[in-house]
Amino acid sequence: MINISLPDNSVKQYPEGITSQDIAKDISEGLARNVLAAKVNGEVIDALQPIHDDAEVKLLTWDDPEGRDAMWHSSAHLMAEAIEQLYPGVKFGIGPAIENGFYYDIDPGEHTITQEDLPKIEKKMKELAKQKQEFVREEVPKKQALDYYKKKGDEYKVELIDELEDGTITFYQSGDFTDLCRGPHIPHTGPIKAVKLLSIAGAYWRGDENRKQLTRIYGISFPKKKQLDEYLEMLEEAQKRDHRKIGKELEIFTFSQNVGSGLPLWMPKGAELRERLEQFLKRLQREAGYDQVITPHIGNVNLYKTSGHFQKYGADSFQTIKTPNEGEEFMLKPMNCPHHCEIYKAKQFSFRDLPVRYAEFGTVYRYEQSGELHGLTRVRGFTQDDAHIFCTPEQVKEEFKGVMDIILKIFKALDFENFVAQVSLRDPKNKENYIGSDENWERSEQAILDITEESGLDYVVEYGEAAFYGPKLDFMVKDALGRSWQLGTVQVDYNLPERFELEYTGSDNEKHRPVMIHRAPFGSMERFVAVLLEHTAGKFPLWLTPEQVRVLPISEKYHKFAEKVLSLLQNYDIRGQIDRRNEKIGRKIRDTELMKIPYMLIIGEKEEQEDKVSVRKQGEGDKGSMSLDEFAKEMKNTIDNELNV
RNA sequence: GCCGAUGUAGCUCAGUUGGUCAGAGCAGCUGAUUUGUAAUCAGCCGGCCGGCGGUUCGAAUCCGUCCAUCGGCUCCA
Repeated sequence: MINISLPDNSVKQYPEGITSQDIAKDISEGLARNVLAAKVNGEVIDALQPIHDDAEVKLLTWDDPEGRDAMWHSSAHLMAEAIEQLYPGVKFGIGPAIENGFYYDIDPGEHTITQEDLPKIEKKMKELAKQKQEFVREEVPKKQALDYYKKKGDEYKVELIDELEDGTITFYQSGDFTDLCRGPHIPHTGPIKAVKLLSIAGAYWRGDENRKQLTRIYGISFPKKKQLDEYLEMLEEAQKRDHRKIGKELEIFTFSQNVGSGLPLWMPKGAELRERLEQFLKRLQREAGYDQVITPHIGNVNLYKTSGHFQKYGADSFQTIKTPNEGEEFMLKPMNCPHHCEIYKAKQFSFRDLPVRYAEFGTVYRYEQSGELHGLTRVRGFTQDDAHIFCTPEQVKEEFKGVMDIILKIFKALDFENFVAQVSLRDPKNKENYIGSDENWERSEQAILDITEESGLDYVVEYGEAAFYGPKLDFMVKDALGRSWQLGTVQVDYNLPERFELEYTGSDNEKHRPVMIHRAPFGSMERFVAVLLEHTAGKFPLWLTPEQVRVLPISEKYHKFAEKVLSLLQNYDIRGQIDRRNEKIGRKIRDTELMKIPYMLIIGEKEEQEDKVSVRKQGEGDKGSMSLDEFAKEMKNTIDNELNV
C-alpha cells in the first residue's frame, strides 16, 4: 500500500500502482468522469499512469490550466489522427497546446489543405472522439522510435527524436494514430465533445525562416458544446472591438497607401484623444519632477553607432539619408535615448543635481517587416511617451519606484484593473547578443528583480526578452476580454552611460557614471490607443473622450436654446457639439449612440420653457430632465474623480 | 521578408461557367417634412472593378507581376 495525500490535506491508502483515475473514482464517479490528468509530486502525468510510491496527488480537471493543456494537447493528436485518415502520407511536425487551444504543424506533401478542408477534418475528429479512444502511453528505446519514423518517412519526427536522450522517449497511441509525445494526455478522446478548427497558416519548421514552411492548423476544444459557443461568441465580440474597425468608425485614425503602410494618420478626434492622454501624463510627470525636452526626427548615423543601435539594427532599418553637399549620413530616429544622452552631456552635473529626468513624446521610425504591420499596434512611425532618468546608483531603486507609481496611476485612470509585471532578462545562453559587461548586466538584472520583488506586484521572469542594452520590466495588462497586451516598460541601463561617457561629480569630487532608466508608461501612443479602443470598445472614460456631450434639438426652432446650452457647458470646460441636422430626434439619438458619445442633451419646447435639459446616457437611455447647472456640475464631478489618481 | 487568402463607389457588400454586369444598402448632395428618446420620404451625384502587362473578337471575371490589406510564421531598440 502507498500513501496518497490530496490537496485537502487528507491522506488515503491505496494499492501500489493505482492510477489517478482510480483515485478519482474512489472519491466520486462524477470526478472520475471529469478528471483529465493528474499532478503527482508537482509533475503532470496521465490519469492512467500508475503511481508506485507515496505521493501528493492533485486531480486535474477542466478547471485547472494543466487539465486544459492536457485536453488541448490530446485534441491536437486527435486532429492529427483525423488528418492522417483523410490525407494519407502527410508528415507531422509538432502539435502542442497553446494559451487558447492547440495547433499542429503538418507537411501536407502532395495534398493541399485549405480553409475549406477544416470542416471536413472537424467532422472526422468528432467521429473519432465519440469512439472514446484511449491514449495509450508507451516507453520505447530511441532506436525503435527512430526506426518507426524512418519507416514512415517522417523526417521531422526523426529530427526531434535525434535530439532526445535514449530512455526518455515515449509514444502515445490513440486509435490508429501513434505519435512521439512527452504527454500528458487525457484518458480517452471522450471529453473532447466540442471542437472547432479556427484557422490555417504557414509556420516555419522549428521557427526558422531558413527551413521549410509547414501548414499550421489552429483549433480549440471544450468538454461542453456550450463552452465552445461562448468562446466563439467571445471571439466575435473581440472582432467587433477590433481597434482597426472601431478606430475607423469613431474617426480616430486612418491609413493611406499614398502616405505609406504602417504610417498612421491621426484624425481630429484621435488627435484630441491623444492630446488628452499626453496632457494627463505630462501632469503626472511634472508632479514627479520631470523636465520636458524636444529633439529632432533625424540624427547623425554616428550617434547611433555610439549607442550601438546602428550595429544592432542598422541593416534592417530604414536606409540612411544623406546631405547633398557634404554627404553626411542621417538616420530616421529609431530611439530617443541617444538624443537625451547628448542633452545630458551639454551640461555639467553634480551629485546634487541628480536625478535628472528628461521626458519627450518622441516620434521614432523603425522599419518593420511588411508582413508584421498591424493596425496601430505595429507601425513604422510611432510616438513613445519616452523619458530617461539619469541618477546615481544609490537612487535607482527610488527612481524605479517613482516610475512604477506613474504607471499604476495611468492604469487606474484608464480602468486597466488586471495586469502582471514581466521581468525580461537576457538569454544566458546568448550573451553575445547584448552590449555591455557581465558585471553591468548582473547589476541591473539584480536591481530589477529586487525592486519588483519589493513592490509586491505579481510578476513573471522571462529570459531572452531583454533589450540589447539592458533588462526590462514590462507591464502586461489584460483587457475587458481577458487578452494580454504589453504596454508600459521600464529599463535599467548601465551601458549607454558608458558608451556616451556620461558623468557627474560625486561628493568625493571625483567623476562618476550615472545610471540610466528608460521608461515609457504608455509604451507608444499608437499602441496604447489601440489597446484602449479594444478594452473600452470605444466607450472611453469621460475625462478622455473627444466629445463628451452632444446637444440634440428636437427641431430647428430650438437651435438658439441649444447654443445657449452648449456655451454654458463650455464654461465648465465640457466638450460638445450641437446636432443641427434636419433629422428626427430618433435619428439623432441613434447616430450619437453609435458614436459612443457619453451624454445626449435633448431639448425641445418643454426644456426651453422650464430652462432644463433632458439627459440621455449612452447605452443606458433616458435619465429624465434636470437643470443644466446640475448636469454640468455632476459631469465635472465625475471627471474630477476619474482624474484623481 | 516567408506561406496562404483577399482587393468592386467614402463605408459594408452582390456580381453564376469571360459576352447590356458595372449593381444594392448606408454615407454625401438637393428638395419636401419641423419632427419627443436607436434609421422620415423622394430625386440626384458617385467606380479605369488595387496598379501594370498578357491571353481573347471580347476581361471585374482567365494568366503573370507588383502594391496593399487580412490570418499566421520570423522579427520587434
